[in-house]
Amino acid sequence: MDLPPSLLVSAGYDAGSGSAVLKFYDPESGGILSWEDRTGHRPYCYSRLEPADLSEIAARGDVAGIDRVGVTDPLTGREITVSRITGSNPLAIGGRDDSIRNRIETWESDIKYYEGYMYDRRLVVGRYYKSDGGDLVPADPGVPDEVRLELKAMLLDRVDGTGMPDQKQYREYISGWADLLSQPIPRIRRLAVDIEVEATEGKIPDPSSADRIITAVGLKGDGCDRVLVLETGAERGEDKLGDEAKTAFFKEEREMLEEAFRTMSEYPFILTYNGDEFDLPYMRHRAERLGVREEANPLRVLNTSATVKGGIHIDLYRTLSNRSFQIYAFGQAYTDFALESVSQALLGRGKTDYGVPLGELTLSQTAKYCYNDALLTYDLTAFDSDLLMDLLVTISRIGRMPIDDISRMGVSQWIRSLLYYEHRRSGYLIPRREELEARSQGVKSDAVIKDKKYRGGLVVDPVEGVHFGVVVMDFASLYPSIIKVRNISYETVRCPHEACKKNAIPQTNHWSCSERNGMTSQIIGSLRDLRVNYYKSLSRRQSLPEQQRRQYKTVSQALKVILNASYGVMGADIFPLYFLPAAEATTAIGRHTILETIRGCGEDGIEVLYGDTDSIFVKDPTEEQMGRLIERAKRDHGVDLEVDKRYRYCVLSGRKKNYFGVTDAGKVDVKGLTGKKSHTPRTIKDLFYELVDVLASVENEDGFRRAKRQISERIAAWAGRLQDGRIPLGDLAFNVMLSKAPREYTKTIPQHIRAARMMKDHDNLGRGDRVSFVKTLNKSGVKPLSMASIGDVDATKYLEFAESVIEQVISPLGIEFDEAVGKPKQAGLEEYFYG
DNA sequence: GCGGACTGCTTACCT
DNA sequence: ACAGGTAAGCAGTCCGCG
Repeated sequence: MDLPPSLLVSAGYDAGSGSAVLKFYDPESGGILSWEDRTGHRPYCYSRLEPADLSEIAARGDVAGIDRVGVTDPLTGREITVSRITGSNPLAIGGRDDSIRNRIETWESDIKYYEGYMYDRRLVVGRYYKSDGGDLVPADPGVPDEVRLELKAMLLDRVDGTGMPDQKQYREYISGWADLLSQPIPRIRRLAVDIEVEATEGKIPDPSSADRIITAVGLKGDGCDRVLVLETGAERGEDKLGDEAKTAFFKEEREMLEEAFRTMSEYPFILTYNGDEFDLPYMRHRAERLGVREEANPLRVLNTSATVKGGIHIDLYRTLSNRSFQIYAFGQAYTDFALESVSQALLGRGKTDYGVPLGELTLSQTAKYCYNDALLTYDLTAFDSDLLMDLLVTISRIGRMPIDDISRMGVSQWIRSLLYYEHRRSGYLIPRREELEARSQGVKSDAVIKDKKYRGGLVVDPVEGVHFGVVVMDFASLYPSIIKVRNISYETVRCPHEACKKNAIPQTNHWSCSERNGMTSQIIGSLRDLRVNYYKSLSRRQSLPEQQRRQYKTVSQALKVILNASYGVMGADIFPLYFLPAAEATTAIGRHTILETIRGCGEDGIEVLYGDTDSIFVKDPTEEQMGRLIERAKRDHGVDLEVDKRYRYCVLSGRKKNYFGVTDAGKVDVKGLTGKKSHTPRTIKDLFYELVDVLASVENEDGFRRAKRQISERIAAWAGRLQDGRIPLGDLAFNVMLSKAPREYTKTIPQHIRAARMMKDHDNLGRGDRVSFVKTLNKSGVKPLSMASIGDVDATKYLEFAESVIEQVISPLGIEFDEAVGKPKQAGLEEYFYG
């Protein structure tokens, strides 16, 4: 079979043919091409038993053979001989009660077959391959020569393998990654799908029974703007749908679905918002119910996902609920994962609102609403020049994992895949959990917080008050730097070499190896170096074409996501290579590094106002002082200390993780203050930000005098509106997220749960939903927003809450809330500036 | 029987 | 289902108080 140069995007196992199947995306045709393995590769796992002790296993019908093979045991670094048990199908290894891994002690039996297949053949998702009838051959288009040479020179110049016993090996990692991550990313053709289902009183339609009519299917794709609508009888879109999409009316629901399936089959990538749980299973089961033939139904519903035959389904709800995307790729722009919140935050627009329940929409309103949802879904992957699609491709490349798996799984799975690939490539036997546990013996737990396993970052007590000319300095990727410089990995921390015990990790009883490069250390270290020294600056280099710069920026963002997660997984017990000493060593060195840096400040006469984990806030330092500090950090700890930002002034509230600062450019950073929190009622947030804006315009100390007056006036005006009942009820609601269903709260009943339980349909509420409630004068003190009226409001409670929110910003300035609402009390500003 | 001190639960944030 | 550190509000409990 011929394969034009195509991008490897996904993989699976075909039980019919009994082989791995790869999925390639052909950028030319914009289609998916399937490629079935013909090398005869089979699933396998390892055992430490001799073949003589495996006769029972060898006799199984689903075992194809047992060989003796040599591998390296990473825990000791020694070559060992083990038995490789080859199965005739993946279920022989694992997945059934009588699978081999449930019979004897095995190694590497938790790898999905198609993953192991790709690792063994060194096939990397996101690379290009082709075939002229024979086997697959790499077909990376590569980067232009002149760019490549320039990059290489820069690379070799700026990489430093401090801490790596084997420098040459480390450099190979760097150039390997640079080559992979600089390959062009093709534009990916795709279609977003959304359905509307006839309303059911107070509950969500059930996709497994699919007993309600599908009223509309919205389709937004490259070259497709359509909405398919079922004519329900009486009315037909009397008001026109508008120009943005073509409406097609259907008399038969079944024909409408078949038309939707035809369109979906033309696209390589299908996008949905919660399509795993709702849209695709609903469509599949509804079609079955209406008698659509199996061959005409391209949808497949699996345990935890749904797919489209011959294509790849990405459920953006799952992708965007991944905390790594939420926090590191999109900077916490959204705090809950409903399509409305996410699209408001990322696109600046949301769902269509007709102000009536969905069930009361006219036909054409339903159509518009439905198309708009599909459009939002599509645009979530299109905004910022396809940022999300490109991130998915890039993270697939790094994790060596199918794009659809990347879009559904958490970082621990990504990093697991990345490390497993590396083990196979290096001939390392992947250790079992018990082996790592045995090596962790002797860990002393000195966590600060009970229920935590070990101690984390250091937070410096802030100097309360207003500070002018504050410079915030931070260490670039502190934990990944430490992992690299101190050679931190499960096989290098507490290594078996007596001589290495001299490499003690401060504040712990651990040490790290100076004989071998740690695998995690090399991977994380090289990715860190590439981000900090390479992609970050390339993305800003004006001499490169726009398209190139943009990709480098995406790569930099993807690396940030991976790097931020890399340390955390070592301390997460769901991670298969979980190793507490490595996590503990990393934070211990982090605390040591920041403490030493603060000590350096003291010796050089620099005042440190605050610091958290990897940052220090310093008071008006000279360039020379900063230079010395930076040099010292590099020399003593091998880490890069940088100037992060400069605050014209900064207000430290006296509490850790609670401050605000105004940058030289006049931008305001608010950190941790209650006024910023998502559950705070709208009206109090508005007041808070109003006051922050007043403060942001302050240029000097005299400005504070004027600001103080304005602040007092605004607080008084707000309090007046509250007392007169002129604040709309909705703006008074607290919005608190549930971490579980209301009935599951048993230890205590918090206010939001008490309110939730008053609602008729609270059974529909669950994890991730928000409860809106108002503080009221009735006995329980709360009412759900939907059941409260303006007369119920407990104004005193709101005044108290507002006071505590506002006090966090104004009290460091010497302003009192009470004073503003009418109770006079004098406080001079001077003492805060010169106190 | 009541209020203050205290602990624990819960949520939302920071790095 | 990546980590630990911190703030805040409230729920619930204990203890003292002639």
